[in-house]
Amino acid sequence: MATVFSSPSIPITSSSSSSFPLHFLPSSDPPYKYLQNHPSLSLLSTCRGIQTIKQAHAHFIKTGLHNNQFALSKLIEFCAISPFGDLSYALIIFNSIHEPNPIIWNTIIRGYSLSPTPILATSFYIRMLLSGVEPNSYTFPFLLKSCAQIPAPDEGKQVHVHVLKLGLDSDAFVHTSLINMYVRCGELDAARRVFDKSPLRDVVSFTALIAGYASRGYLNDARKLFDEISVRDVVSWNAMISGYAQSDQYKEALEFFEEMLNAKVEPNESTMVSVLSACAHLGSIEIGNWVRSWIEDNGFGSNIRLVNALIDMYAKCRDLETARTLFDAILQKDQISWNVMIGGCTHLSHYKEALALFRQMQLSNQEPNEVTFLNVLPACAYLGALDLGKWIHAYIAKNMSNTTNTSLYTSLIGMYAKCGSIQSAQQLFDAMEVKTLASWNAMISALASHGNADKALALFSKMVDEGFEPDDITYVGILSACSHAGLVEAGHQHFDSMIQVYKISPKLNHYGCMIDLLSRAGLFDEAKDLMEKMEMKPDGAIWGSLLGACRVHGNVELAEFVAGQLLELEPENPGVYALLSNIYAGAGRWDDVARIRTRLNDMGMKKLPGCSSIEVDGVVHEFLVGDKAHPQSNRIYEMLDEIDNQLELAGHEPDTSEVLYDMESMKVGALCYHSEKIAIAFGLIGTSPGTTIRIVKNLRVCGNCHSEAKLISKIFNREIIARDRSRFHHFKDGVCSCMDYW
DNA sequence: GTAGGGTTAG
Repeated sequence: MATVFSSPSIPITSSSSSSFPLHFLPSSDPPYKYLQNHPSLSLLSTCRGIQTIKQAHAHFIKTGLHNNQFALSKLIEFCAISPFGDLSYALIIFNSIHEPNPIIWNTIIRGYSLSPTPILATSFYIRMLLSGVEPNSYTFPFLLKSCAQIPAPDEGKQVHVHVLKLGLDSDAFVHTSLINMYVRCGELDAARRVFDKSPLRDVVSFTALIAGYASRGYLNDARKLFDEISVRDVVSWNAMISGYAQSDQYKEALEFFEEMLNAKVEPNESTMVSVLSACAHLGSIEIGNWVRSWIEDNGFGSNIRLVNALIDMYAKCRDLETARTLFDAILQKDQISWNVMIGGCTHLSHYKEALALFRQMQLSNQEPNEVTFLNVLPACAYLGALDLGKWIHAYIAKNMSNTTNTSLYTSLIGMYAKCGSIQSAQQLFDAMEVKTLASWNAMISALASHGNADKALALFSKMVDEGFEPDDITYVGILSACSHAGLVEAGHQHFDSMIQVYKISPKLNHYGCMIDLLSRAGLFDEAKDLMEKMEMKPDGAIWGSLLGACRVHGNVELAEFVAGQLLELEPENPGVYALLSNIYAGAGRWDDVARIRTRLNDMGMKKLPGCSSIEVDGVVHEFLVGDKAHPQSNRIYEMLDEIDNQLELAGHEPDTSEVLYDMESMKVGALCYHSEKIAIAFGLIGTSPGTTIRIVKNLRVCGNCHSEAKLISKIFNREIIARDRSRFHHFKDGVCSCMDYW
């Protein structure tokens, strides 16, 4: 890289020794003192943008102030520094000044240091040198801040040389700015050398170095320095607290906060932001509530940063209601506010609310960023909102094409896969130049859930060949791929190499996959052996998959035992009764079916109603079992009649054995349709012929709907992609991709 | 001559 500062060399003058000592000058107020209260100058502080600034500038010209450098420097200062300013306008005024004084030069550099392009501060600094203006002790803090912001260590080092040449390293402000510059450039040793070499050791320079160590995870070094300073102020404490919080040492952060209060140091806004972050991660709602009172008592109730941190804390502590109340009360919501609230909804599985908030965010003209999408994409994935997901993908491609955020692409892969578009997921994965373990994991799980076990296993080999070491998440994908495809041998093999080769101790969900695999293959004895070998107790999911396998294999005896175990864990789970009654029905044991139905009714339990959703033209439509609430309900039911006629013509005989499973449908009678069938009917009328129909269901698809969907795909010439509770089914030309093994 | 350094969530 060409050195920016190779020329010109700094003209070093020694005029200071010959200048007249200041205190011998006659003490008369300089003319600027009278200007400070000039009406044109007070007008400046009311400016709120370029329009009002131009009006103020016109006022300057009218009153003749434009010939006064002090007045112009104040105008430039406002344009360059104020959030309501306009740096390009500051430059126009600057260029109109004949010989700007050093203060004005410094102000422009400061403006650049605050701008989105701090690198331009360095070019402007060179222009300053070329004009023969000597930089002073005010120039370097601004310039070094720009180098810190970029960060630009090479430029920073050259600036350091200039500082030494001018002998300005003895200035406390320049000194601290140098430390901070090296810290931000990641050169902690250089920062330390600057610190050690100088006798200047005030609390600010100490704290700059403490913050440097703390923010980069060197808490022990930070702690040592912290113990060394005799005077610690609130910023020194804050540096330690935020350092602990950023290193995921939340307990230590809160302990430090308590120590700070004991030391009678009054916390401030920054303290509380870090403290709330620690509370959020620890779920410490009590301390969080205390901080909330502190915020309100100290008049920070409308401080956006603090309110954002509070919302995040309440959402992470699972109190979405309080979070939402605080959010709704904000008048000027910023991007982080929106992101925190959407993230909170996603985190607590309130996916519809997350998408609704995202739409509101767009309506209020707030730009989304990467974090927004990382929070919205899981909601799209869960709800099957493919159109919105595609829109986000296009937005990223158009506006964030140079992002290095691999988790954004990994999130897109997950979204496409969960919305049923496995091809798009695969394309995106193949196009990723830098892949992380997470992206491999996402793609392997995607293939697994779509039943493409061979591809998932092949991808796993490729991943290992490319030098990635699989983790426990990789193996959840691999084992579930085997389980969905019934690959018992491969499942055993991978389970063993996970433990022996990669030294990953199996977790509950790994055992879950294996037990599911074995029991669905009818190997109940092997499944039992594995359950006895486990270090932990089986959870509801494991008993549940066993019960499901009992249904497939008609194993009534085992089912009764398993259901008993499951009800001990989840006595309120009506799904257990439904599945058991289904198993009895399959075995023709109608007395037992009736007994369970009565028991269910006596207990007043209702099975979780089946619910399917389908996205048409960017809108997600939801249907419950037997739903007639949709505005187009009449047309949907006409289509359902048409479907039934066609199915009958094709010789289909409804399989009623599972109808009893659905207590809801018994009440309404024969004309009660399962939610997936209603959604398919709506898809047939709502989308143009030949379009793929994508359905998301909250429960497993029932046997009758499964065989009907196969026929519908053939009769209506539609590919139907359905995601149920555990996997994908691709219905095409009368066949399902699961090959009826699910 | 007016200005300047260290801490802040998702």
